[in-house]
Amino acid sequence: MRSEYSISELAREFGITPRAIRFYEEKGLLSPQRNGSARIFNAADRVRLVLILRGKRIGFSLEESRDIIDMYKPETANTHQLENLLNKLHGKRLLLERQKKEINMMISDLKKTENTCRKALKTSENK
Amino acid sequence: MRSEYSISELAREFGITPRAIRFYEEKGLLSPQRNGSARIFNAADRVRLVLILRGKRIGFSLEESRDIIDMYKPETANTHQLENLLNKLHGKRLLLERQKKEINMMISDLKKTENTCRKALKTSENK
DNA sequence: TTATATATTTACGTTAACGTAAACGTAAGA
DNA sequence: TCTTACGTTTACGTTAACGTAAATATATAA
Repeated sequence: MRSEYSISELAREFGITPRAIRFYEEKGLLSPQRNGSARIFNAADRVRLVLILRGKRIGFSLEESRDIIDMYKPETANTHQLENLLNKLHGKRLLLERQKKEINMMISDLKKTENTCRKALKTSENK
Repeated sequence: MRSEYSISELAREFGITPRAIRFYEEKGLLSPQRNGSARIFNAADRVRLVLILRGKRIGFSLEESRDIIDMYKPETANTHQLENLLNKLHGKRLLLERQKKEINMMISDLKKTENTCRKALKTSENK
């Protein structure tokens, strides 16, 4: 595992296009270093990209993903900022837990329908 | 609980606009009866709307939600169609379970950051 | 030296999921 | 009878998240 990547290396690894990565940078979700004009991504950039794509898969907008990603840098925050951050983190977590419940509901719905389906198959076999 | 609703009643109940509901119908996710030109939604329509909105909250497109909703009507399917449906149901469920794992990862990430945050708060209090 | 692969910026195009507005019909209450 | 509330259709506008294409630079292998 190296710690530096070109744009097309990352694109290949994650099955996206360089255009998409540039777009994420344009929106302020990434800010890789440069070698001349060429972008150089490090391990931290890669992690941010993972978080972006994970966010996408669970229905987050880029804005929301940026909010979350930005929370990961505790930085040099004062007490007030830390409390603020803590509240935001907690809020996002509650949101995710609600989302998880909805997914559980859909899963159990699907299971039910699967069973109905299996029963219908059995009766049609005995025909 | 009644079993018939006007478009604005449903819109109010779910915090969306009548326009959105008409849009879902336009895309074939709903097909309410009519009283003249006015739409009348029944209990089944309402359930479909719940599924649409639930789908949205977990990041499904309307297309995907329609796929899922359409699975709920076992209809008068033959054996082959039932097997096909069963596969689709199973596929969607696997997808949802993967999605659930991603959410769990994000939740645990958020918890970690929350803890880091709390520790930083404690040390800044002892200062 | 030429072709191939990679990178850049700029800019216009596209799709989904509605928002917004216009123009209209209908039914009920003051 | 007039206004208020609700419904309709038609149609253009908008935002997010890229796709696509053009024009250009750079390095490397044949």
